[in-house]
Amino acid sequence: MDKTYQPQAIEKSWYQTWEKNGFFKPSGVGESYCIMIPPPNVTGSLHMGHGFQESIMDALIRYHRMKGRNTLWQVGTDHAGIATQMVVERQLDAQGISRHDLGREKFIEKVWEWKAESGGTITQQLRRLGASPDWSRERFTMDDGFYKAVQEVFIRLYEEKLIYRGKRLVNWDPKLHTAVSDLEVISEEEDGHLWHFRYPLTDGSGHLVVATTRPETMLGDTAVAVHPEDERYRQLIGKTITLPLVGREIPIIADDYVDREFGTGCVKITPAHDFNDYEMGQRHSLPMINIFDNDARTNANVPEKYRSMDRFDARTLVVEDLQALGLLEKIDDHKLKVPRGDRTGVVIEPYLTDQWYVKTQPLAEEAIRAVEDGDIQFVPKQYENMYFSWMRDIQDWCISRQLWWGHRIPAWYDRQGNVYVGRSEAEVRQKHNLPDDLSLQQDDDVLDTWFSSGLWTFGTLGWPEQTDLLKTFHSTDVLVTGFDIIFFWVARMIMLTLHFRKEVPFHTVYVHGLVRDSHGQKMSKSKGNVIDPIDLIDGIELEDLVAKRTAGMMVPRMREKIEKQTRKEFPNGLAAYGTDALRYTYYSLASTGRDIKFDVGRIEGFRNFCNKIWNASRYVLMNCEVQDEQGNRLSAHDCDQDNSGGYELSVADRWIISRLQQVEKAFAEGVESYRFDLASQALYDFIWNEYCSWYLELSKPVLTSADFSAAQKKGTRRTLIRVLEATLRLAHPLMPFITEEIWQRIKDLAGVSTADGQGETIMTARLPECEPGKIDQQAMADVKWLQGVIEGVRNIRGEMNISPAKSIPLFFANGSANDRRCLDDNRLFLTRLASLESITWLNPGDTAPMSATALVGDMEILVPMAGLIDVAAETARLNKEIDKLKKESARVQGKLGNAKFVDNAPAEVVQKEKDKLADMQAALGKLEEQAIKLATL
RNA sequence: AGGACUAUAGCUCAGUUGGUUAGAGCGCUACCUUGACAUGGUAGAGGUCCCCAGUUCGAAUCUGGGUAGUCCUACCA
Repeated sequence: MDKTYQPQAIEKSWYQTWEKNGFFKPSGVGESYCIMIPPPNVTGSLHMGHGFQESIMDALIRYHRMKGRNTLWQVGTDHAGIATQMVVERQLDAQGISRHDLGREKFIEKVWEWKAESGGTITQQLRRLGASPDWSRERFTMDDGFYKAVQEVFIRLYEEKLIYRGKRLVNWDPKLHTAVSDLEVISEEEDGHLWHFRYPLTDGSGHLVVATTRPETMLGDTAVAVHPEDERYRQLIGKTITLPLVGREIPIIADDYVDREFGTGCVKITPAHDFNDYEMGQRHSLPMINIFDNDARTNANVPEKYRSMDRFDARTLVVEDLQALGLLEKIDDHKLKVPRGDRTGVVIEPYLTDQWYVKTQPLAEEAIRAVEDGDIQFVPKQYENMYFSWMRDIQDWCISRQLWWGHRIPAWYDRQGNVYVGRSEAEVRQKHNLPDDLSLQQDDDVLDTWFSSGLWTFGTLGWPEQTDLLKTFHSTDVLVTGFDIIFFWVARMIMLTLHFRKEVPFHTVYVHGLVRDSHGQKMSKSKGNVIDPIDLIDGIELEDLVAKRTAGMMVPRMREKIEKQTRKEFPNGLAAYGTDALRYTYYSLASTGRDIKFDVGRIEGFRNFCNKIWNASRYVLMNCEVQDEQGNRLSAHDCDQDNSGGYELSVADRWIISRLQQVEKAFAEGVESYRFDLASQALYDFIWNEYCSWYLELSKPVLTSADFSAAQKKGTRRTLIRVLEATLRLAHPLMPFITEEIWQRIKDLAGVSTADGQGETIMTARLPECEPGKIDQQAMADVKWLQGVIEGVRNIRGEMNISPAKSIPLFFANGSANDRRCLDDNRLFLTRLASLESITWLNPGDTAPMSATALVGDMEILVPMAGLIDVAAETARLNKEIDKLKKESARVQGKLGNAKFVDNAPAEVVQKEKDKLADMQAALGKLEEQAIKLATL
């Protein structure tokens, strides 16, 4: 084995081996376990959020696979209507072609071409993470099979009157020329103005002042509203205004929606271009005058002078003209929320169009109940509130999009505008007895991408066919997702699946946090703080990283800022940490919080952890094999690989086996409660601070000393290799590559059976589980004693600056029979680990040399000072210890002196405090006595 | 405006049903190339558990009220 861990040397080849051998497929035996991947956008590439999410899913999948479950991780990508269409349009744009030049069919061909060439980026990157989904079942939401499911759902919902078509105000993206859902609109506060206009009364008796943030919409005003009880305007209700610039006579109406306090208390009403005005328009049967076209340019419904203008140019002109007429009262600065499309960034226009809707109310009721009844559980639980609050106030869902790329709506129209819904034109004709010469035209629109991804859990398994897969794996076990798409996706999946399958899509929704940079900032291209997970795996030079982060940055000032910040934060670029280290970092951060700050400092620690495992394994192999100088195996020592027995286990062996059982339990608890931070922490502690720091050191005396028998050596070799082997299996779900690599090298020595294809890969080996019978309390107590003595000696050494190379004599005083037994049992371990020159047991009455002292329970351990220790230094060390004990014992004494505590607290708590005090006072006495002795020197 | 979440060591975070001498990793200090590992070892320093009040014998933990931050939902033209 190499002296250091080299991830790049092992990762790719193991992955290929696993995939080639079909290890990712369901085994076909055992209880099913299934996770559906949230299908990543086909245009996407892997970011830190994906990395985190996929790592968690893979850990769950590998864990349950190793527990013997029939495990399916369903993988696939989403066709992402808007995003994909934009990518391909941009490419065409570069050649000076628009999609309209090509026409719909040719354009869709181009999209498929693009998908074939570039659509696999993210799935290749997923492989680099070590993800183990069943690639043979990979699906795409635009597959024919999936389309069948989408069509079926649309038709059935239509027939059940849960889908309808209507003319409504929608969020219109004038750049994309499509409706978008509320969720795709981001409203953020921006600086704007509040314009105050005078609207003259038709009867010439004066004017009203209205305030608006969007002056251009006045061209579509059909009323002015005031509050019914507003004394200032009461007498005007029912009168009319002559709309300036337009000349239209519009009524002054009363509606208690109007806030008397805001602005002037008069509101201009534009029902066709504002959601609130729309509702008011309906209440008062106002005309709706649409003043824009699809580009949000003014149309023929406005006076000649203002036609065919961009909405913002129209705004300027309207304001100018009103001012010229003396109707502009004032302009105030005003902060307002501006709705922008999350893809395009352009201002979204409320716009009247014909769209298809899903009536969500009835679906939502079922979906709420499923969570209320606990059929679906959110982890952490508080996300259920978020889910309920949205569900209980749900709006009908606009599912049509004016795009070309997507599932085309299965509806046909005749010349009269009658609608026929069906699987095909032929089916529609047959069903409705339509004559052949009646011309029919299919709806041009496609469905919202989330409509199809809402069917993901059952659509991928073959529905509407009743497949075996569906029977076996649906409902799935857990959905792993970010809280940002609970509404977009999770809620819709629950609604649609309950309706069509009469069962939940998944039993648990594990909601994880969102990955941010080390300062808690969202990672985004525009901020230039993105870290590519692949760069953490492979490493990247500083110059390449800078180039990558500033690519496409148009504003030079931003470019400079990002470059500077990148050079400062990563002066040496990023090292190649490897997949396992990256994954472990993710797990360690996966607690219940909502934000996950990713600090590159942490991944380095886990790379070191991998190296630790690597080198511990190297040590184990060196001791279980006879090796040549290159470390190749010449022959094997007897490690009981043939299960012949005849070995003896030391205290250390029994201790590490006990601790292994306990960590297996802690790990399982962590994983099963989705606390990967706790699971990974337990494993890390065990491997580094127990197996490596103590057990390997304790094995050295046994293996290198002639004082131990062959049976004892065999016992220790057996334990070394078998505990390592079990630990690798335990760690495999978190760090798949390094565990497989090492496991393959040690499995035969650990006696892993190779019968029945077992032992082919660690992936399908059994996860080790806690066997309480193997926990040996005596061994645990004895090792604790041993550690106490060794740490006492090391403390003296460390603080007294005694070279570790120097062997020192050690005396034991005031020891009990148990101390004596422990010493006798562990003399060799002690001598070696504390590098002792001699050990002397003092009986009562024996005189001890002048020494530095440490306490292990009631027993004192003494390191003679002669020639080693400075009196002043030892006095200082003792005093520090004495101070600490004094403070603490005073505190406990106070507590015990409090009658209320003694009377009210449970007896065992009081007793515990009493014992604590007694121990501390005994220790204090000894240390003080020692201090006095030193002082008299 | 309503709601949620967060606040613990210089930094990133754990802390289970109230009883711990409040922990880990990174960073820091000193010493150490000892035979698995310097991507290492040993020892050490470092905390008013955001603030105030309350419940309790006892609060990092429970309750109320603040403060700060993050986010969601709904918004006033």
